[in-house]
Amino acid sequence: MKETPEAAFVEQLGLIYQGEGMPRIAGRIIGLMILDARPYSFDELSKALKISRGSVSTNTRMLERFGVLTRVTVPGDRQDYFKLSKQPYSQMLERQLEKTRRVRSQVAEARDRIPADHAVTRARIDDLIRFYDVVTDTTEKALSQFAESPVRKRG
Amino acid sequence: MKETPEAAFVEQLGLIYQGEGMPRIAGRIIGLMILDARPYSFDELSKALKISRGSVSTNTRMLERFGVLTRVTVPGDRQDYFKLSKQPYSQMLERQLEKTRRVRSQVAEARDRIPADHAVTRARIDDLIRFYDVVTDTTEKALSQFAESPVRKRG
DNA sequence: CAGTTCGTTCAGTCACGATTGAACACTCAT
DNA sequence: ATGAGTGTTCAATCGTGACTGAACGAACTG
Repeated sequence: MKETPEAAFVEQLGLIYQGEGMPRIAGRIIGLMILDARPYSFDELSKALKISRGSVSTNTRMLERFGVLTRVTVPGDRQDYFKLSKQPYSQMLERQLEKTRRVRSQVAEARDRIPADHAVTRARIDDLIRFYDVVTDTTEKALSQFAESPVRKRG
Repeated sequence: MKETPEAAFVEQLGLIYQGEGMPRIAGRIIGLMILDARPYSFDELSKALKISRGSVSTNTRMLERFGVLTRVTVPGDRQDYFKLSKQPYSQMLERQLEKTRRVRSQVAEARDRIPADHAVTRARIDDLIRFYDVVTDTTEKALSQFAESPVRKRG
């Protein structure tokens, strides 16, 4: 696999993930699975992407925790397999949403530590909080949109 | 400035920015200006945040390019001043939106490089593209929401 | 003109997270 | 029990981007 459009797609997804502050390898795993949505064995991931088994372990586990990957096992086969979970993109949005909520509440707590007589300052922090609220709300709307049309598996 | 809730807020915004993959210093500058929305001189930023002039230069210029900061000058004063621009949060959303659009079009191009007979593969990439579309649409909606109530300056 | 005061640039350093690879523990087959 | 096959962990390395500080040029002052 070299220089094919498929390989380029995998690399691109790696870069996209990296751009989002996540490990490049995680993106490449996803890329591979988008191209061909079948279960990949632990070993196959290591070989196909030319990455160490340690990296396969850490990244699959992380993606699993994110709800993007599902670990499947096959009776009679000792290897672990991984495949994209049902709504991988929704899952990512969900994680992002959680992060935003977390940050929002941290900011809100910081706001409350500002002396109450600094009304103007507090009000300005409120603007920031309101910003997070808008982001949260619209992200939720986006999510519900996915729930309606579940990436339409069948017409 | 040490250990005050205000200082903690500034540091927190630094961490938030860092968490978004941006320089921590940029976040601290923003934090400072949210606390007190007045123009800060180049030198004042350097001293208040204990950062080198080089860092002030790079980060203010970056934030300026992002539309988050506005550089203002005062007649008779050779220093540059910086303040938050009108809709700093909208500006950030706007930049994020541009980034999403960019990524989306890259993915779309990658998709078109996949041989046309791999219909199933293409269809799966389409799901990803559709995901970006939803994110883009909802971000736009969020932005228009800000346009309606401009951080409400007056009740 | 020389001397200041600015902001920018850039080579060098530093910090941090990603990645590797070896050691490890566990399971299964014989 | 031994050995092969598995996934995890972790110390060490690597890569990247943030940050510094010195050198610089431009704009002003006298």
